[in-house]
Amino acid sequence: MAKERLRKGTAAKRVPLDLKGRIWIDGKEGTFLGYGRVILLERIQEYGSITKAARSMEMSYRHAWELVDSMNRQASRPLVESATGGRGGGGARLTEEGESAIALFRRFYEDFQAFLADEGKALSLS
Amino acid sequence: MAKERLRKGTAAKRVPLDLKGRIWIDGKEGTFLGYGRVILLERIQEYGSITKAARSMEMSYRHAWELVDSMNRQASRPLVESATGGRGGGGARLTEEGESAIALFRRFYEDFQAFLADEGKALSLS
DNA sequence: ATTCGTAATATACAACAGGGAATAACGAAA
DNA sequence: TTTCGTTATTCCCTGTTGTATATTACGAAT
Repeated sequence: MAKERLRKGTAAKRVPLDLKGRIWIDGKEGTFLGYGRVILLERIQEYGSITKAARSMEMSYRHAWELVDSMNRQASRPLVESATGGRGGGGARLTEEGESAIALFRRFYEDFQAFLADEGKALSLS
Repeated sequence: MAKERLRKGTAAKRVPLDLKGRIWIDGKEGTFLGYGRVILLERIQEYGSITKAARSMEMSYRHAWELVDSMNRQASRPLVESATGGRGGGGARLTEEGESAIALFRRFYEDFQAFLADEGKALSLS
């Protein structure tokens, strides 16, 4: 192990900055797609049920339903199709539009994470 | 005026996405620097007073003071120095640390705006 | 017809953020 | 020592957001 090379004089303490951010996609009525909404879509895809998706995120069913309704209203075609009644009481499933929405936002989100990482290297405070 | 050239068949309507986002820099107690905080710093620099800075942003003095206090507590050295009493009743001025903070966040913010613009070109929804 | 679990919807409640207003503290200048 | 406008601080009110809870609607399977 090589000895650590130390600077003399005033040590300009390199403060690592904790860069944060949130991104979303707006629609006619405000937020259309955001991180939480996309997670919700993915859970609906996984469980086939808004109720189970909400529970898995520790989110109230009411809130989850409102988010789904908001996305459906703002999309050109619904992202989630739901059915009431039937053997299992009904359920919900993702449409192709819904799957596209997930992919779209995921890419946006990954690009943003990369952006934050890059900025963290470029910026600093003495 | 040339006749508009129309596509036949199913017109894949190109939907321009409205990409939005917020960025900030975290500190020990949560948000350290954000857009509103930086505007506030700039106004303090301009007016030499927290009261006038707050009014110019239509922000309550209480809120402005809390933001300044939060930034000062989290910075290694205060971003704003204030004085009570005196001829004009006192006032507030930006330290060098405060000016650096503005410059730092401004750069971060500009980079982010560029990022959003770039993403807008890269992403789309059919 | 009964059962079952989910969708859909309404009402009441809790938590939190921020605004408005009021007041005390302050200190240089007159 | 009086004046003045700002900083510093407290208390109350309100709007928003989400939770908790309860009820109704639904329809395939039994």
